[in-house]
Amino acid sequence: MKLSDFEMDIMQLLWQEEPCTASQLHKVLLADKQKDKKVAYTTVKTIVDRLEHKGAIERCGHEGRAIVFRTIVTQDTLSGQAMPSFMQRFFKGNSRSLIAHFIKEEKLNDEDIEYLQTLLKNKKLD
Amino acid sequence: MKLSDFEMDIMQLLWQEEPCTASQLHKVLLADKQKDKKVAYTTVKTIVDRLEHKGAIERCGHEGRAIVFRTIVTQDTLSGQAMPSFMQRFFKGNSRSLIAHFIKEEKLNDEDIEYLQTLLKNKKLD
DNA sequence: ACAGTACCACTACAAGTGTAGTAATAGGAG
DNA sequence: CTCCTATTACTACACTTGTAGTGGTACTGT
Repeated sequence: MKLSDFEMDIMQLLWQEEPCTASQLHKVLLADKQKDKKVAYTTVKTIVDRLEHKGAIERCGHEGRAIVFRTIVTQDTLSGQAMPSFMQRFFKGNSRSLIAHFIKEEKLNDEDIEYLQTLLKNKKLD
Repeated sequence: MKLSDFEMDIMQLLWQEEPCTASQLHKVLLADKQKDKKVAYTTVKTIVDRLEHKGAIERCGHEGRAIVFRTIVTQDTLSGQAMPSFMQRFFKGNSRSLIAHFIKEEKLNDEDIEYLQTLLKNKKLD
């Protein structure tokens, strides 16, 4: 299943808020500062319709006249599909440089670092 | 600069093969097993044209009648731009779980692991 | 019971993308 | 010098995506 950027954003919200209606999603989107970009309700509804059509979400009830949706696919499923091609495109499948990139670029606190160090240590023992 | 999937694939090839012509890229694409998908030369040329138009690559000479291209933007630049939104979409900005995901899922040899451990250690000292 | 409103289904449309065909022609082979 | 072929520049077209308007109508408050 291939979802567009905006579709992924809506999925992201759904995973956090589900089950919920299109207008609830719309409100969350508007409330979400960080982005001044504001979209119309119908825009959100269109995306929701497309997600339903693609089989990523489904109706699971009503709330007044509004339709309540919930996700069908999991975040893991989708990221598991997206990851390999992303990797391939940006790092030629070179995991090391990908991970290195993140370690260098992303904010990590001491606890994060220790956690990751432990992971690496365990990996080495395999 | 926003590049499409296919455009990224071509960039990937260019980073490895540059400087080179459109038909060289086409040949590499065809030779590349793993994918039975085969595209016409003109398709590749179209993508190359678009990449030039977007300013991702430029002409740097001729080889007979063929135009030789080379990249302008670096892999780091592009991945640096693509990464944040990717992160956001798939890991809600949680760097730690993204890196953890890769450490767990990807193949890494001892040398890779040591390299990453060093990176983490340095990061901690900041 | 009636009016307002929130929501729905449907339609629209420009830009971007994957994919390729066509017409013209510069270079190389003989 | 002439002809063939590899390449080019340009055009095409259907599909996806972001974005939203319209017209109809099921609830809800009075």
